[in-house]
Amino acid sequence: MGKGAETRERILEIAEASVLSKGFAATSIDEVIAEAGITKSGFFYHFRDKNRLAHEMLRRYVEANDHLFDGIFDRGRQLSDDPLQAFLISLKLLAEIMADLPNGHPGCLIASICYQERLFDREVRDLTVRSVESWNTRFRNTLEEIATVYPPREPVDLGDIADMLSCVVDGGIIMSKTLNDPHRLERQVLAFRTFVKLIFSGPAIIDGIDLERRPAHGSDQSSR
Amino acid sequence: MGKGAETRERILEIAEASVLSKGFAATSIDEVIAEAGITKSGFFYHFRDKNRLAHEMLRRYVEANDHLFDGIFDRGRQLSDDPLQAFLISLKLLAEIMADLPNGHPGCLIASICYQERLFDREVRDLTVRSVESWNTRFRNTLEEIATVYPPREPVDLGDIADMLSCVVDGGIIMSKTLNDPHRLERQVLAFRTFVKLIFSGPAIIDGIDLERRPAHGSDQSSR
DNA sequence: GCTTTGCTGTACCGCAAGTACGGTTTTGGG
DNA sequence: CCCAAAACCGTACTTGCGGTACAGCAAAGC
Repeated sequence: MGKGAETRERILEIAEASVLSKGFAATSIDEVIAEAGITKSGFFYHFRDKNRLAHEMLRRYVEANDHLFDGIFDRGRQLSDDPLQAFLISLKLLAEIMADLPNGHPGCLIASICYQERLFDREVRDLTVRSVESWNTRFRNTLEEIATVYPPREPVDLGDIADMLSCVVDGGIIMSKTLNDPHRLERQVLAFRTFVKLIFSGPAIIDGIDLERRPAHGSDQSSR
Repeated sequence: MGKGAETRERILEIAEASVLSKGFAATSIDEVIAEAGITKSGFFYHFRDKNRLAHEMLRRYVEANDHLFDGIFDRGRQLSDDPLQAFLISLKLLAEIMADLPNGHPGCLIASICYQERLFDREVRDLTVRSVESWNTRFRNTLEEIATVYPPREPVDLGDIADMLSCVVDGGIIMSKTLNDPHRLERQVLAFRTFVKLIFSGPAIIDGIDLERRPAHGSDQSSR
């Protein structure tokens, strides 16, 4: 990483922390450059305006989040061949990560931007839309894979359940931040996990048999 | 309502719409007073600064929301004596109201403030905390009443489930706004409703009897 | 050795929040 | 009807921030 890229990265890091704690509008450039140890000219050399800063910040944030999710869900697949078990494990890992963040979750940039959308241009908004949609389809695919093995107990739209994870996380972050209680977010992820468990692994009521539910085409721990 | 109070109300209404669509910081006083047809002096006669405006806006918002919830949950109790059925009915009503909002939900002031908290003083933040907590305990009480009649299928913390409603609504609003799809919010509320149904009204597995779950101390539609 | 990259420094513009304060109209009670 | 609040209007000014313009300078790399 060259010297320029290093400075850029430092600016982005400082700006992100500031935006998540006080919002985009309240994040002054003067403040950021003071912390970064550069001048205003230096800032505008890297970002042509504040909107461009937002764009780069968002790109960075989405990328980091994608990485995080990749890691969590890969780990889940590693620990169990069963898609439902894998997903439940991943959700637990996600909850743990959320709980481990020292002073509560820093917040969701998407949500932050959502409530100040008019401040941003088309490009930034398009990026938020794309990333949210990619997370939704990711979760949806996982749920559909589960559903082929464990038919849902209740007629549910898997797309809605997939959306729900993002919603619960976003809402959980807001509640955690508002009430200043970092555990709220963790517990919300775990509550969603209970929901998934109830949908897919509740005892079958059909014909009154199969009380302890098992996969349709029996793979338990070994085969694939 | 005197003339002064009328003007105040008009200012608050205009400001709220603006804040929810572009955020608090991007809402300029000049803009608000132009739309309200008053001058700057007039504005500062009613609100000593922007923070005071936020405070009054929030008070208004919380009050309106409390009224809304009162209406919805009272109606649920009117339509069924059974606490679970009443809650499920109320959730459906809530979903319908969310869907009926013309151009998508205007947004949640609490969430909007959450992501710009440093802009506000202690008083404003305390008000957000109090209102969120009051909604949580309200839902929690309802759920606990249900649980005395329908013991939950899975060991769940009712406080977490109560929190979840607010989380799902907040998250749903964000997703609806981001993706510009008003139906997302409605479907999230209905998904939460499915969760509640699964927790409390799944078939009893104890002893393999009582497949179609019924209240513990049989009140169905009549007595109270 | 010369260009490109990565900045610094200074000076300036425009907009919005907020202050100050004097003047004016409107309104309701005695 | 009068008079004192209440509910504004008008003007002028200060401060802070986003953003522009432009000149210069030091180090890195070919």
